[in-house]
Amino acid sequence: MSRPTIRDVAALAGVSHQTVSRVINESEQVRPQTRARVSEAIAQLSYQPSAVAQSMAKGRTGMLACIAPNLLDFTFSSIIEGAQTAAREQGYFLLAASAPDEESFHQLVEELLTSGRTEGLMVIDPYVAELSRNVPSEYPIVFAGGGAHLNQPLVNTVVLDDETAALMATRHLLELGHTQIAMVTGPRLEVCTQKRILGFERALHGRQLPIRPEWMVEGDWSAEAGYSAGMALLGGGERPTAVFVQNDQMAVGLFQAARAHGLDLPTQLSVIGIDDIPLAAYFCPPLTTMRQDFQRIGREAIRLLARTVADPTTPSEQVRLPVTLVARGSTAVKN
Amino acid sequence: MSRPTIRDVAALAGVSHQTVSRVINESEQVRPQTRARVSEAIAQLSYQPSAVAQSMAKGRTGMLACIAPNLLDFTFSSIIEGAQTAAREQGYFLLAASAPDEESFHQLVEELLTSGRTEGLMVIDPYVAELSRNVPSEYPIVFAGGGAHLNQPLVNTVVLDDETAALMATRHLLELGHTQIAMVTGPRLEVCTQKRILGFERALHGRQLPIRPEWMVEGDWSAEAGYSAGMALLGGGERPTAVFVQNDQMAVGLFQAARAHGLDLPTQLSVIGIDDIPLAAYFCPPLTTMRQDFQRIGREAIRLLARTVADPTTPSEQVRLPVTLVARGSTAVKN
DNA sequence: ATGAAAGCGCTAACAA
DNA sequence: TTGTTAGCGCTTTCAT
Repeated sequence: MSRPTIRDVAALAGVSHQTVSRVINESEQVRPQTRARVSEAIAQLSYQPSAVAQSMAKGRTGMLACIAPNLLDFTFSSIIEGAQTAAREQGYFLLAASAPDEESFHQLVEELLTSGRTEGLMVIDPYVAELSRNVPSEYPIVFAGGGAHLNQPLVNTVVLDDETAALMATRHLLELGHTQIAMVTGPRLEVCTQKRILGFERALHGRQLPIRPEWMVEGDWSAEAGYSAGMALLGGGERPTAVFVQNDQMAVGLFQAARAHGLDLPTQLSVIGIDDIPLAAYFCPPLTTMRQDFQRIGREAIRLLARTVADPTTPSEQVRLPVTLVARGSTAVKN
Repeated sequence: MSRPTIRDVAALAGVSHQTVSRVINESEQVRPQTRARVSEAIAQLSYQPSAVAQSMAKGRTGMLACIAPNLLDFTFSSIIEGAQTAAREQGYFLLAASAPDEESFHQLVEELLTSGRTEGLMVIDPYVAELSRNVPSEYPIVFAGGGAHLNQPLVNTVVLDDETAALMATRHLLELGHTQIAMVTGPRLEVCTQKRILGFERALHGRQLPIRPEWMVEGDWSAEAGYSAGMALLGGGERPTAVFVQNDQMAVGLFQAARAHGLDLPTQLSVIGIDDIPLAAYFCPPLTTMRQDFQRIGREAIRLLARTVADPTTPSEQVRLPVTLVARGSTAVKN
């Protein structure tokens, strides 16, 4: 007693299976009366076409894949959520996979694209630049988020406008009267980090302020790293009055370090982050940050991808999305 | 110049396509010498079997699906991450979909299961009890997380041991000397909430303490709801000295409310949550909570699902996972 | 150990 | 407007 096939429906409706196919595919070429009979047969048998057989015959699977280092991190999962929504709107399903290391990444790409299981691939990876080299270029692909700043205009990318984000964040501190501004960066290897450093430096240069290397501490985006950075930054001799932290998690870690040093936030130290993670408003003090629309990154990425799948000759596009300042309680006028 | 097929390989290797198939499927019945020739032809053409054609012929797609209200929420995304990892280990791909409302949920179930696109379904949904009624029971399915407490032993479920978790959390407060304990619950409709209420009540009854209805406030798991609940709870006449909040997000919201009332945490108010969200240690004070292993929920769920897919006659199983107390700074001895 | 034939469930191209 | 004929690329069954 397995599933009914198109032929069962045809037999019941007294037509050829091809007519049933036409009804399924909403072809106009079917007489309403015939269509009705077929529809009824379909309903009666609760017939549902086999997606696999359709894929086989049409040469299209209706699936896109998404690879991220993990599905856990808020930045990744929100990009994926946006992507998933957009994919469904475009009639695609999204296969989500996590590949923590380069080996599993390549294995996945092989299994997904080469096997024809999915029609396109969205890659969320901070170290994308290296990885992308090895991805067969004939496959529809889009790089999104973090490190997707490829300089080659041959691939679809969707990224944050990191440089501007950092510029704006730093300017916010400058406008509050701060001149002694430190920075906690992400891993230097990531293009995203580099762009944010650039924006920071541009902002300082705009005011003829010096860049002090000892006030640039590298982190790995984690709250723990932010804490360590804070301990290093605030423990030394001269102390900055404000810190631009390249993401919210590290900013929160830095809060902890500031408290450990008995500093009052924001009166003795202003802190600004990037991301606007969900609970940013619930830290103490509430975190001032640059809001990033992660879901939109996912949506845009799928838009580019679907377009490329539909027509592989579509020229690739590089999207850069803006951020907005969300001023909360962790930044204040320098006193 | 499209992808090579099994016949191209066969032609190049000078064998029948069937022999190639045997090599692909690692059948023992191939002479090593022949196998070598075929393997070389495969490598030479960079041949990769079509997953769709394999699915068609084998009647198996090698895909599982996962539906959650969204992919964003940390509780969901971490379950999915665990599920994805387990799925890959078992040779499956995981299709992740979000269905915010019941309509899209059913549409998804139809499109995924009935179409034969996926072999099994994992549902993460707080309102699962109602939804499950409408899911055709002949499909391999597992309910995970939040509301998956079905009383019918006919389905696979993986849930937190909510009652014990609440019992332990409340006992922690009792052991600190608190007797005036309030609770902020999740939506009453969710079984998960109900179980946690049960555990709370059992703990109080164990000490002959009364349950005070005015000290039970309902929330929707969000930080905002926790804040509102806190305002209601702490603004009135008699004030509890401790609050058991049914999840961490609401607990953090309650922190905010306590601060608004000028209460010092934890000296004037102890707060305990459930979940141990990633930044729980970075709130002020660091949040005491019951840690839940979300990824394990996902892994267990996929284990059950894969088992049922492999043999649909496998009796279903109900897994309940334990929590552990993570004592941080938000709870203290009553003074 | 290998090959030939049939068919998985559907769609596309052609014929009527 | 409908039906017939071929596949899609692979596996399974049965011969050899």
